[in-house]
Amino acid sequence: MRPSDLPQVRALRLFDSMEDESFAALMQASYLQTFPAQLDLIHEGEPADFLYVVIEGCVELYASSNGREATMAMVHPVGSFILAAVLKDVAYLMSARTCARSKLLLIPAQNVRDALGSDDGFARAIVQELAGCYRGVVKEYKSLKLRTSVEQLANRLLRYNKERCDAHGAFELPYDKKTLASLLGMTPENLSRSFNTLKPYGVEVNGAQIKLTDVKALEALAKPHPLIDERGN
Amino acid sequence: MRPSDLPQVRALRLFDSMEDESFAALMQASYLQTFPAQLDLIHEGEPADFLYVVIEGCVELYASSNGREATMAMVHPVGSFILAAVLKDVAYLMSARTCARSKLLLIPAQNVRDALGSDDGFARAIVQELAGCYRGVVKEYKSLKLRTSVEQLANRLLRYNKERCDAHGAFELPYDKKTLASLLGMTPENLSRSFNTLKPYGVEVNGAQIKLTDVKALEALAKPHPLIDERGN
DNA sequence: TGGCGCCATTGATCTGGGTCAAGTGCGGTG
DNA sequence: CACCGCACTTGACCCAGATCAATGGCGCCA
Repeated sequence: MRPSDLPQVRALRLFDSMEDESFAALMQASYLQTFPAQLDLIHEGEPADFLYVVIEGCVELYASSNGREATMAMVHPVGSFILAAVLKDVAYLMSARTCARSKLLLIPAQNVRDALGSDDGFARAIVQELAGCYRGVVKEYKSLKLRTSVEQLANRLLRYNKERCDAHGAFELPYDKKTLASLLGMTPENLSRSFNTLKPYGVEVNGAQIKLTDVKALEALAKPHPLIDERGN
Repeated sequence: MRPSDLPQVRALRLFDSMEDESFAALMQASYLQTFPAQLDLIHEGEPADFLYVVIEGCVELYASSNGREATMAMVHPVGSFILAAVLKDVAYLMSARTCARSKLLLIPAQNVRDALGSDDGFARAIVQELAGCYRGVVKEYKSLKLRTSVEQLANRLLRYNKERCDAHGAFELPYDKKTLASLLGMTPENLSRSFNTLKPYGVEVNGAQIKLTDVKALEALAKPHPLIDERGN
């Protein structure tokens, strides 16, 4: 574990109120590994051996059933994934693969559970993290149930615009369109069409580069709502 | 609070490892209320003032956006709802209404948070409960993303059959078909049609009474999978 | 008992999105 | 540079499910 990565991990809400000794012990037991792109890290149904933290790169969580596959979430630095399975010591519900060359911290599940039992600050942070994860997936579930594909895309673009807009008023899509389509629960063909549908609402597309030239019109179509679109609470 | 309801509540995994004094204090601060059917208990967006426990009856959690509404979950005795919002002291993401005359225990949110901070057994139980809630909604999200409406209904019927099958090999739907349709993310018309689609697979429908006469054939269509269909872990 | 409201079913029609296929562009490799 | 593979776009066609409308059944109420 490179010492320069430690502050980044320590600053995660999950770990920031942990006792120094607990945190040091947990990091001592952990592994920092670099993985190439398109590598399967875990498979749904397997027992949860590690809690994963993305230090660099990007990880796709996906699910498969009956010959079908869907992207469930994307994890960026310095996010963690698969916490619930680790805490309950049960099987993963989703598989994970890197979508770029990635550096990941692997924390043995048993050590996480031990620390939960011995460090109150950690336990409280875990409660807040789990509650946040729960609310995050409820929001995604709401979006899928209550919105059309075009509406979902419009809201996603508004969020990216808010988070990533550069000096030219444009932003770059955080991952390829095929993955974005799967994340939104549609086919790549339909994503392409949805972008075209949004053209009259000021959405200019140049590959992965997007520029929103009429945010007001797009918002009128998208109808963003904090109870679905806000992240982090 | 009627003393006869206490053991039921105490036996909930959320409370069963709580210190006696903590539990008594929490119950002392709580209210037991009876509500008629079709009564709105909370509205999404409101601050979380209480943790709710269903003692008798049934509660529907639903979400609204942009003129659309969808059932998100149904809560039976002795289940709780809205735990994450209580713990994070943030707004509810879903509204709730009774779908039958219901007796509910209302536990003030601040008291729950206080108990979380002072009772380790409770904190640990909350972690397990939240992790379970998270995994439950991930499974619902997976089902919606990966299955057709007919497949969802087939799996739902198989689950009810397993849970509720009586001596005649039949079971009663746990709520009206309109609600079931909304829970499965379809219209009542389409639910009706889906039942007809399942007829050749041995699904006999008489109002709310259902009989599965060829479970094997239905399973071949439904393709149940524990990572989506199992509840409780 | 009659009237009303609501749920559920059924039919006709529509539509958002999927499937299939072909074409284009781009990056990587030898 | 040529070739290949893959992502993405576009068009044609299909279809699962929604919408709209009508009907029947049931429970409730005066």
